[in-house]
Amino acid sequence: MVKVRTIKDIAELAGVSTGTVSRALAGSELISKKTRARIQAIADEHGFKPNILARNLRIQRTGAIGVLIPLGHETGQHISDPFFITMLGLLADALTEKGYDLLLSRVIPTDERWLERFVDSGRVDGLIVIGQSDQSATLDRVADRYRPLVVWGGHYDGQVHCSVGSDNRKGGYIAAKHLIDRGCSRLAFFGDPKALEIGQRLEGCRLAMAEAGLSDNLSVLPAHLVAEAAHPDIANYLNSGGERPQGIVAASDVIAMSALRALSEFGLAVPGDVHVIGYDGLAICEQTVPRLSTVSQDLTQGAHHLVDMLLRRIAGEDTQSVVMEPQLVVRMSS
Amino acid sequence: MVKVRTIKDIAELAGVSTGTVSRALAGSELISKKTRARIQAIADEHGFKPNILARNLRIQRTGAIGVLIPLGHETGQHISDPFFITMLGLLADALTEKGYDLLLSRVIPTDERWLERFVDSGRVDGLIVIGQSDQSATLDRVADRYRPLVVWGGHYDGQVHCSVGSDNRKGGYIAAKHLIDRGCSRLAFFGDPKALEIGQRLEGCRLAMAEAGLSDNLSVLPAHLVAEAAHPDIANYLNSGGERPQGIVAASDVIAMSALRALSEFGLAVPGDVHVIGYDGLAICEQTVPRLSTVSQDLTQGAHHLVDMLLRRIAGEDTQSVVMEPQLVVRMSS
DNA sequence: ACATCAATAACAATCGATTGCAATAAAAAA
DNA sequence: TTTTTTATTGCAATCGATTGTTATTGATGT
Repeated sequence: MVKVRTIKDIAELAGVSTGTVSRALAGSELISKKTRARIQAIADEHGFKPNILARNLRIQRTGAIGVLIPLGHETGQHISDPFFITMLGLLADALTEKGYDLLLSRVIPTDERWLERFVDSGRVDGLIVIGQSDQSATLDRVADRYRPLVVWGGHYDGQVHCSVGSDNRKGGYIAAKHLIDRGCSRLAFFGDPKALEIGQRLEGCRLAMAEAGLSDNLSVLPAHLVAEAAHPDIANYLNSGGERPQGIVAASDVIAMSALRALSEFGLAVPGDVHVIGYDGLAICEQTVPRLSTVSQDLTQGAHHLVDMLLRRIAGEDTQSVVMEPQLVVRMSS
Repeated sequence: MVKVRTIKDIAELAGVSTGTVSRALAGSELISKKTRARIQAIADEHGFKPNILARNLRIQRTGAIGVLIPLGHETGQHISDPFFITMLGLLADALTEKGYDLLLSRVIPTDERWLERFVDSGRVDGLIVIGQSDQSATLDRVADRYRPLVVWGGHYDGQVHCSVGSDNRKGGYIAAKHLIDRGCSRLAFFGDPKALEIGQRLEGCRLAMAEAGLSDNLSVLPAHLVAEAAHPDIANYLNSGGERPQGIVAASDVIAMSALRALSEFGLAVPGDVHVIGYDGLAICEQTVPRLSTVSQDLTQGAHHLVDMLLRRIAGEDTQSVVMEPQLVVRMSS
């Protein structure tokens, strides 16, 4: 059996022109049903796959969506962070469903033009950026001229780029309120507010504390996002001898896990001595000891929103940012 | 400023032919240093990026490596599994370093031809498959005709495909031996031996038990790989009323985490009542309470091996499978 | 001043598929 | 039977870059 690689091969076998083959395989009405069936049969028989590169060159699309993870405010942060990974998996599923490939790229914004470089490379039809990190300005600048770009993260007034995320202020508020309701009057917030989303969560906390007349009782520890790095931060904090908080609002589930461990090593019971609540609602919360309370974001829905809006932007539509409702999930740690 | 998209635009600006531009930007010696510099300057000035699609079509390469995750023996398994994610991140780094993109695809082998379909799609220059699952036969069949394919996973006699992984038998042996040394005489193995690697780990356990004259004291619970699914398996097992094991060898760190939690809920102390050891050496082991002992595989090195060997296979070289040494990491759970 | 040779750059084919337009054949209308 | 219409298919340009071959230029030698 001759190996059939191109439509030209098929054309010869069928005794027609390449154009006809192309149309036939595309199911064009211009080609008679009979010829179409015959060509299709030949293609099937030889397991023919059209060359995607050539197709894309002609069509002027790549069929791939880039997923970028900017590691701005935290260069040590690893792509293996459970949150990224969860989101990545969901995006992979959603994109595959829509017939797009997922091009993964980890980016450390060393200079101002990291996003431009990717946008202009022409390797993808659109871009999903996971997390604004501290790069909101860059995102806004690029979004101004490059349409097919959506971002997972927070939303702020005057934001140019299109984002999908949960209401971080409300989430932070809910978390703090919950701990206050549990009787905590001194809280600590673990997380670095330089990142947009985390800053917003902190604002929410502050608001809840203020409402309870406890404004002065909130301390902030700008812990690292990565578990390995967060742990010593937290251990130091506990050792520092300040007044011990009765509740800890962690900016992410991963940080909360580190806190759980540090507290355990410190001989403090959760939730007996200290209440702990995380943020994100990752699957891993179910596996901690004790099981972690958290403010949950619906990442599945978020991923679908991201993909849906990106495709609409690719199609030329305009889209508004989406802010989803965060949800309190109470488990054993609070 | 006219927008410059193609080498043709640049050619006009420089007053030369497209061929000259192409060679100049490639740094060819065929073009005089002066012209080269002039063209390069123009390209820089306009931030010109050559069209990768066209380039690849001509060069006959795609510049992308596919990473496949077959979810064979466990359809519910999610791509967000910490092990996959860790490996994925490491691969992304290693591939980026070598100038390749990473095309992610999650695959549920519904039929026999899942791998063929991807191979023949021509979207990638090579393929890395993470985990053999129960698809060794498929992998062998395809590896026979498709060279640029490497697999993370176990190695067995007569294996056709090229794999990178740790010595699972030895790893299982080490784990069981460690618990036996700790004084356990009844062990349980948590994990489904249908997956190649897990089966090998179980074999290692059996060997260690046999050497200690405890062959009859090993029970096997084919727990799910996913944490959410594994937990009820384990809880049921503990409730079943059989003789309680003194030590648990988990086939993965994730399963071990579920075990820790189930044991805690059951009121059993670790390592006081039951010793637990995991497998993989993920970062998350450090964050559990108590910190998890494990058999560690050097995933960073593994990822580099995978990429290195794949590139060599793409270049036409032949490569042998790599079996790395697993390492016992003793923490607080054993 | 003329032939020789090297250096440089232009020309044109090529990668594989898509698609507007022209051409042919068959069917319908006159 | 001749003309018009319609249904199919072929032809060739195109996407943007790469590269083997050919042509031009200038320098060198005699």
